[in-house]
Amino acid sequence: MGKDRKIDMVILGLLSHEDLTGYDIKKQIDEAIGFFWKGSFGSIYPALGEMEKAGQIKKLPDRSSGSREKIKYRITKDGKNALKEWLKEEQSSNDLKYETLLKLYFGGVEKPEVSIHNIELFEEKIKADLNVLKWYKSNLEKVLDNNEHLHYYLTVTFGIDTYEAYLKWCARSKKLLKERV
Amino acid sequence: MGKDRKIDMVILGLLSHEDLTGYDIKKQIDEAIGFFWKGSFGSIYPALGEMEKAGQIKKLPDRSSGSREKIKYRITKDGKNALKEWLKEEQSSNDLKYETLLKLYFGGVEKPEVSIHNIELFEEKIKADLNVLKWYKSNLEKVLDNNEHLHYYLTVTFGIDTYEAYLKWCARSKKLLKERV
DNA sequence: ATCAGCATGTAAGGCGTTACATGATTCA
DNA sequence: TGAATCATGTAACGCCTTACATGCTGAT
Repeated sequence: MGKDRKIDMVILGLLSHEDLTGYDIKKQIDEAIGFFWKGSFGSIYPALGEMEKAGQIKKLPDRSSGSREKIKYRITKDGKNALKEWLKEEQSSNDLKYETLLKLYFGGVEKPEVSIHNIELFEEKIKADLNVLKWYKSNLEKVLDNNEHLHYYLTVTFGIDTYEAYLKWCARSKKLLKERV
Repeated sequence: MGKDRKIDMVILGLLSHEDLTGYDIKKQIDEAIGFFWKGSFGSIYPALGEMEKAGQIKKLPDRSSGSREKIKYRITKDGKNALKEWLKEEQSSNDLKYETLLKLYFGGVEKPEVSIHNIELFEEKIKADLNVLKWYKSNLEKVLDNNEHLHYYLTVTFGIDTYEAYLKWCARSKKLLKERV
């Protein structure tokens, strides 16, 4: 029941590293944690408003002389405490919604070619994303002495390890299905 | 925009195999596809009502002589077509929301012990679930000649392969973090 | 007798997406 | 000059979860 909104923690987490605008936050979600988390403007901007009211973040004065408004936010002490409390909560919900697996699970009602094709679509997407993750990894390896970067590195290697497991599984699954064609 | 409800496809998929009550459907979601999909009564029962109106499923007469109502549903031809159409759609959304990874990504604001503990909690859960999946796998291996069971088997091996990759990653990540303690 | 599990459903409300609305800036 | 990107925000709406309400059945 309520006030369990994870987008708040994403925002606090990103702001704990540097001051950002709503637009920046959206970009960082897509780029840095996009392979295991999503967020849209329609959830970010309202959250920023409420969190400012709650005192977890504050607006920084806009110095960009008369030009277009551009609102940078900074995390407050309250915000940092909320972030740390959340990190220490034992409960974590790890929800996957794998439509590809759903289609595979029910794929028996169609010809094996349909399932093979669905696996191939999945495989292509994973291969592309894996390349991006490997590029992130090689950049992060240069700065591993930094504690923050070590944490980024660990999430990236999680992605790489699981994606590589996916690809091996794809190859074996396609082989098994092709025997039925 | 709208009519994109995946719970409908889950229901159609399960009913394509056998007639089921809403309660049965809930159980099968939890047991058979629980590691990559979720569903609650609050989404299942309303969906059943709407899908019956739409003609994708139909109620079977309740033969249980005067006792408590128990509504079994059977998929119709329309329902089977909708299921097959969905299987052939190229677009699939594979969304993960890994709160554990989120906590790890932002874990740099706390002591490494906090991240290590979070990884250990994740690890324990995965180990328990992995045992269940292995048990499913050994059962399915006996009946792989059946086309439906092959598809179930493939999703189960997906779970096993990724969970084993998770565990390897957990071990390596804990080691790296312990060097910082 | 009592408790867990079977069984169906509704209500309130949170969360989040998509689409819309608006306009500035930058670069080719 | 036109397109892409930067930038903020609102509105409508869909989806889903949690909690509630109700009662039967079977095992201990």
